[in-house]
Amino acid sequence: MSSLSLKGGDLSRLRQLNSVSVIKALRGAEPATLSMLAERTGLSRPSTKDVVDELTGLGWVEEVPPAAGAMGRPARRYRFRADGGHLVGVDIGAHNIRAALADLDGNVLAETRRPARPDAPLEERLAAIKRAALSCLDLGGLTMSDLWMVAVGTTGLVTPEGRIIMSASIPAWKDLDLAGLLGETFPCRVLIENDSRLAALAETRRGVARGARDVVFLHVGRRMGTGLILDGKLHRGFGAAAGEIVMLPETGWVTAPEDLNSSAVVPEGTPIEDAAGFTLAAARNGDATALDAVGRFTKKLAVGAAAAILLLDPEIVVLGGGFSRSADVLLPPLRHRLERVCLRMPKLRGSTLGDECVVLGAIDYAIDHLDQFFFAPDGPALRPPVRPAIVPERTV
Amino acid sequence: MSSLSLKGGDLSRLRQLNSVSVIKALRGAEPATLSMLAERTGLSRPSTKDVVDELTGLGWVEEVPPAAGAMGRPARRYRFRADGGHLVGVDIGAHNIRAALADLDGNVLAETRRPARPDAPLEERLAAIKRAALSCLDLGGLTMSDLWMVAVGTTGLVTPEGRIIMSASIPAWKDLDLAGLLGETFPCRVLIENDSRLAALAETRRGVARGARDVVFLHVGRRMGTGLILDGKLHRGFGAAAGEIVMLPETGWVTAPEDLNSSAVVPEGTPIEDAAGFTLAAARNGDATALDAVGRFTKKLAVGAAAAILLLDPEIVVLGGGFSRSADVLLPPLRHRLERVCLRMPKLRGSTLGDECVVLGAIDYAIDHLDQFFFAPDGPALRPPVRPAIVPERTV
DNA sequence: GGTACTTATTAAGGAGACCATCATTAGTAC
DNA sequence: GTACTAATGATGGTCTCCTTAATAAGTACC
Repeated sequence: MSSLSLKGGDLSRLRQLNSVSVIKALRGAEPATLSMLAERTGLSRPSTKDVVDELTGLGWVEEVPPAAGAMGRPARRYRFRADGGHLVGVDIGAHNIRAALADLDGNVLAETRRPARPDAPLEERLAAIKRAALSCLDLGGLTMSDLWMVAVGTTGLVTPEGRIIMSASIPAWKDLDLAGLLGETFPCRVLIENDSRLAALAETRRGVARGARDVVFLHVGRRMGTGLILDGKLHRGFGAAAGEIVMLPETGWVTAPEDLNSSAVVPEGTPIEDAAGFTLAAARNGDATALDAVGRFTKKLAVGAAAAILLLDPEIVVLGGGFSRSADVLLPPLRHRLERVCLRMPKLRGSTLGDECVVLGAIDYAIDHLDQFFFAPDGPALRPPVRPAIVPERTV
Repeated sequence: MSSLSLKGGDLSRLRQLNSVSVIKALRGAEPATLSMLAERTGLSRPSTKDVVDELTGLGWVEEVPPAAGAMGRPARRYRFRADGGHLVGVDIGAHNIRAALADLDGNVLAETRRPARPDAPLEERLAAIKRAALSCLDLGGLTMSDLWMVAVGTTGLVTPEGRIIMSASIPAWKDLDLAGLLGETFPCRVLIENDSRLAALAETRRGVARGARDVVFLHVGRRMGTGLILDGKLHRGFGAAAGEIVMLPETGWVTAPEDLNSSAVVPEGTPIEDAAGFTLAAARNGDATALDAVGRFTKKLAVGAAAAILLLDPEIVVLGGGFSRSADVLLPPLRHRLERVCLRMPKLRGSTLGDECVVLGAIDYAIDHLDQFFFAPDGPALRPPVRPAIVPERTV
């Protein structure tokens, strides 16, 4: 009951409720007729028409040509104007900067990826972020001023206000007001979140964990991490430090990637980013040394995973991150270990979104915030679709 | 956005919304005047009057004599009729059965406690539960038919439907439809929940963690367990198996109580239930052997606690259970260990509700369910206050 | 004891949002 | 060209809320 508003309301509140209801019935679906909307929302046809007309006037909804070939008088059809606003999701990794442009339904319109040097100075990295976003906008035929929101996923500890405390893999990320700095670059709200959490969100909204209420996302790669979705929402924790089970010495997660990166099957001189691939490939082919390395790795992985599963009893655990390209190699031994410990074994799956996970999660995160701003049923009256002003963050 | 209803509504929905708003403004507070209610709910005075009159007619609200001594015409005052319904919370432990009678605001009206034998046969235990509830009702001058709901907290794994899979400390608790069996005893809905989770709820609603959104409750006693409150709600997990970090071998929680129960300072022949008390008391006085035992115990405790804190980043961690009577002894070494591992140290407190924790949590849990039934803003129309029929559980 | 002041109550008028109903319209089927 | 189908558009009614103004019931003070 805690999140329910205490305030009552008048007729306009009811209209707002019904407007939101109509928008929800339209979003991410085929164009709908008034009869369909009336049925979905539970409103009468005349009222539905009223609401749709108002939303059309505001610019949220648009009429499309009627569908032909049916009996009776052709029904007018309406759709949500997902192209009414645009947002950019950014994944700032140590070695890559990815960005994607999306509409209000989260459809990706353009995408870019450019390499980065982990030890690049701050200015260079910030400039690269800006370039990545700009080239996305360019590909989509848009400009900065069309942007409604930018969401950034990056490694490290991020405060609720968008400050970065520190990051293990990006030296320049250290006690940094990233939201503030990017706020000078972009003429809109900038959100910062931990990348593993965003990946978890993407898998829950559009990946292998779609529809699940409680999800544990395990990031396995050159660094380890977790992201939690609890009750369908991204869980940040009181100080936005949730998911850092990697710091628990008993898991051995800090050094776990070494098991795969420096096994005997990795050829001398292999760059670190390709090392684990050799081990995993060899293990897939039955190489004993590689299988041993995989065994040691999954043993450690299982400790942290079991801690999360036993504590939270999620519906599904998703394996993501760089190593998850070899989920077929990692999942069986991991499952085997978990089954010995877990009271109730959750579903266990490899990520289906792969490298784009964080960017997609950033987009989904931004959309959640926009929805909060525009469509929260207990929020202010429904606004016309104009770029939200840069206002203090609402408590989510 | 997942829990928001898609359905729109008509005028009656608005009235329902405002009725709920008024009830929330009245509950658990001093009697209020119309002007106060109007301000709290944001409604106009005439509308507030309308709503209050309707609620009075339904029986949810009652007028009380006006307060004297103020300027101007005395205002009529109204209060929520918390005594309109009653519920019972039960704590079924291995050695004790506690029960408490409460009104709809959660005020405890009567309380009983009677010993039980851990190995008592099922029939005997069920009869003891019934007797406990009956004597509570008797003390409050009520009968079974006044009961609206019974909530039971007990050890072990409880399914969402109220089946008990198994319990380590009560042999008779094994693959048992406890909700069904008690449903034959009580003429109302019976809820079953894990006791650690209910204790966590009580601490969050009325204990040391009041108002916190994310809470980790550590049950330390002859058995170990945890209860989680996430986003203000009791977290059960997909299969209601959340909080079972005790099963993680790396924590050593299964045998941890032994450290305190069988230290050298415990006199020969001490009954097991008193053993740890000797160790803790000796440690408080500086005894080296006892301090060593406490050190070993808190080392294990810290592993599971750190796992929960690192994963969830709670606002506060509450130490409860039998051993928490000596929280002053346990907290300093626990804090010391946690500070070395945790990225952000949460508040760390001993339980303030003590032995009544589970019973109070059961009451709070029952009230949550009743609120869901009567006052959910997206639920059915506001009903008059009559004992809820026994219906299939609504998804929470 | 009477008057001024303060605060609540009650009543009346008006606006907004919903619903049900029915005549009308624009297609397809034959 | 006629029958059928299904959506549209218009009308009137009800409900809930709001604003405003007149009335009522106390306290404070002379």
